[in-house]
Amino acid sequence: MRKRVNALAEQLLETLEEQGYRSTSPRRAVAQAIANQDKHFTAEDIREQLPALGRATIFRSLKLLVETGVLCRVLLEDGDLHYQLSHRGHHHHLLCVECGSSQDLLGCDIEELLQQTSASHGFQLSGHWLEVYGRCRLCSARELAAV
Amino acid sequence: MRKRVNALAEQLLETLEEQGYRSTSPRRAVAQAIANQDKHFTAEDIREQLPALGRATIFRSLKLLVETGVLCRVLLEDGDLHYQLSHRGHHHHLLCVECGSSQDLLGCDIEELLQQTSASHGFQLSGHWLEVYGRCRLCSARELAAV
DNA sequence: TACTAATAGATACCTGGTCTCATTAATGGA
DNA sequence: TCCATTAATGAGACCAGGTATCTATTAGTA
Repeated sequence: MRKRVNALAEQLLETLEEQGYRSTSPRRAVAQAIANQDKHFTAEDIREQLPALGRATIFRSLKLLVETGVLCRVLLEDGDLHYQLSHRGHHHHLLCVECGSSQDLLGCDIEELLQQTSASHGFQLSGHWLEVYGRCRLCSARELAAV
Repeated sequence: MRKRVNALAEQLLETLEEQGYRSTSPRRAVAQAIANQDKHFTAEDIREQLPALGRATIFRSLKLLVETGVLCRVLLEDGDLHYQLSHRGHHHHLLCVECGSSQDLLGCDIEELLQQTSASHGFQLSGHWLEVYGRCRLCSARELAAV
């Protein structure tokens, strides 16, 4: 498991290097901390793990990782924005309102539907943002068991 | 036109009263200011129009109006949240990235599609948030004309 | 190895929003 | 119509998340 995590951190840094950014020890620390997260997180979560790092550095690193597509932002139901590892490309999230876990929503082709509906409003579609909330498999099961 | 605007403001206050909230002069002012907006707005926009009101009062009024369903929040493409008049019930927005106008997205039934896709992920759907970005009819036309 | 641009850290600042608390004002009952 | 009650206001402190600025370091290269 340890190795897996490090491999992921490694990968994040490589992406930065590919884009011409330097591999520094604060960035390595942030990459590692991100790899340790098991669900969406805030800058504060990272900061708690890395109290020695400057606050601005953490925000700068996160911003960079969002820009390079390694991280994405997820919108919680209450309007809070959190960070999360991105599996590249456009995708949506299924966010569990119970445990906070999230999975990528695959095989959902709303693009075409939106395209049609937008067009009928005289609207030229350029993008969209979709988040889906509910209960993950585990939490649904747990709820049933509790009854 | 003047009358229209006041009628709208009137309506906002009535909704508050129906829910047992008092009709106060700061609330009347906020309702009027909201009625004057022609697109989504921030608390700061309202504050500029009503410099005499306390900041907290404005935030409290907006919050109340969101809770009573008169206002809703829209998510801009960059993650900013703005306020906007809500036409009650669940709906989505078509946001023009050019002029900032927004229309309600009618006749888009993604519910069923989401339901199916979620279920196939073992996910028990409870809600979603969708914003659609693009160019409104006017801005599309303007762009064509400019070429 | 020495240079130089990129990066880091400290810290001030900004924005959007909430909390507290003393003061004021809208209601409804006598 | 006046008064008591209770909700609402305003001022200002505070908080969270994020950016800007400036000086000190450090990674990568000549």
